Amino acid sequence: MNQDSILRSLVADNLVSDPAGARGRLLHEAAKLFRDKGYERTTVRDLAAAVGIQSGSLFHHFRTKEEILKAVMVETIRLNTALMQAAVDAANTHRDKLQALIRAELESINGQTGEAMAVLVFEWRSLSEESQVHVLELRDIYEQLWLEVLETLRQDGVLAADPFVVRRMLTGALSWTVTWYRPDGGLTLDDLTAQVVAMMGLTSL
Amino acid sequence: MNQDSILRSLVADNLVSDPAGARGRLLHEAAKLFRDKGYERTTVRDLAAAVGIQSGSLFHHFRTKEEILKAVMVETIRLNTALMQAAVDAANTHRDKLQALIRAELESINGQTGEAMAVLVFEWRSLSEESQVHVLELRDIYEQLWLEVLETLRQDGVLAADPFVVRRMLTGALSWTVTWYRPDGGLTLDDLTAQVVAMMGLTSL
DNA sequence: GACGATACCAAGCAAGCGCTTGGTTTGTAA
DNA sequence: TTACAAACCAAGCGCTTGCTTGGTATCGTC
Repeated sequence: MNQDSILRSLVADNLVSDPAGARGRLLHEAAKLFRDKGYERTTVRDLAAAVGIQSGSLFHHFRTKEEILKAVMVETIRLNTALMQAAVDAANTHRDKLQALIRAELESINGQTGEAMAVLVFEWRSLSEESQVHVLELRDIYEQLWLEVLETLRQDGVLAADPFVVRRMLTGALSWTVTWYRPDGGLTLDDLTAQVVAMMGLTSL
Repeated sequence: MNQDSILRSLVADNLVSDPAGARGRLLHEAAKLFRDKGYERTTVRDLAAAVGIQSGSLFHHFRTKEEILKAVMVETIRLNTALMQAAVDAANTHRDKLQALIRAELESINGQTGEAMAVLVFEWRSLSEESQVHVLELRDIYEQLWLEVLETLRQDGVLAADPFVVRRMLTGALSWTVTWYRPDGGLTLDDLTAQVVAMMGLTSL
């Protein structure tokens, strides 16, 4: 399963909007605007203009502005959970599984879904509490993937720290790359992955 | 120099507002509101109500709402730079200096200045570009402290990764603790510091 | 080629926003 | 006591916001 086929399968199951369709294009533009200007500073007029319609027409597709934010987050988590799962399955050793997870998360943050991932991190508070609960349930599945791999490394005696703490630290560290990492800066995502592994003292395994 | 005397010295030099004064109290309440609701969702009426005055009276102390956000950020950086400097100076070995920095940053994020630090991380985009430039200059001083210590560890052969990358990863990891760490959760800041050091494979030194 | 759903437009409403204004109270010092 | 500035209030202006409304294209289907 490569990335494209994973995406197509999710689209087929109606779990993620077709990026080529009207809804998918809007969500993509919304993610960009939300990341660049923030959710609150982005007006429905901005969103409408980005896809070339009138602001009122947005409400034919979404009932509220917040529903757009939620859709961006939900679809992003669904896609990335599937990508992570595939990355873990494809790796063999425990250490390689962790490296695959790190690499996959760096890619989701700094690649195609980067805008949406940034929104997930920085616009969290703009979601209503009810929506937060719903999105959190999805995120738990995602987190479980990480914890299982980290736990095995802990049992192998390779990881000295608590898996829960490590996962949260890695969440922060990897998310934060969105604020400084630029692919054209002479550092590839593979380099970056290697740096993280090195930082954790796992290079010589 | 303990924390209190550092604060007092900055207040005396007019670099930080007296927390007991009108301006200092407003900035503290503003930081809380900005963290809890976000800058955009916080109205000048909210800010005024938090200190018990009318919304229009705010503009006797600050020319614009953004000036309040900037003041929160500037004063927080000034205070924390001084605290970090003191923490580094007080430690002896290179490894202890790093541990002192980690501990100090965790404290600034999860202690007294926590609200303001969260604002610095999550409300950055709400600052005008001109203000961002000004605040960035202050932050560079702060960052230099870290880089010097990390560089020494690198030269000692203790740190395998690039100091610049490590600092940025640590920025993210430590900042992110504000979203999940709770002092009453059975994990002290000392524990947390130890976990970070362990995660970096620096325990046995 | 009539029909119904889907997608959209043009216009604007009600509410909330940052900020201004003109005037009053409070604190300080001669 | 007087004088003056700093601190604050009460009211509201002008603008932007999310969203609604009533109507018009567009398109697949029988």
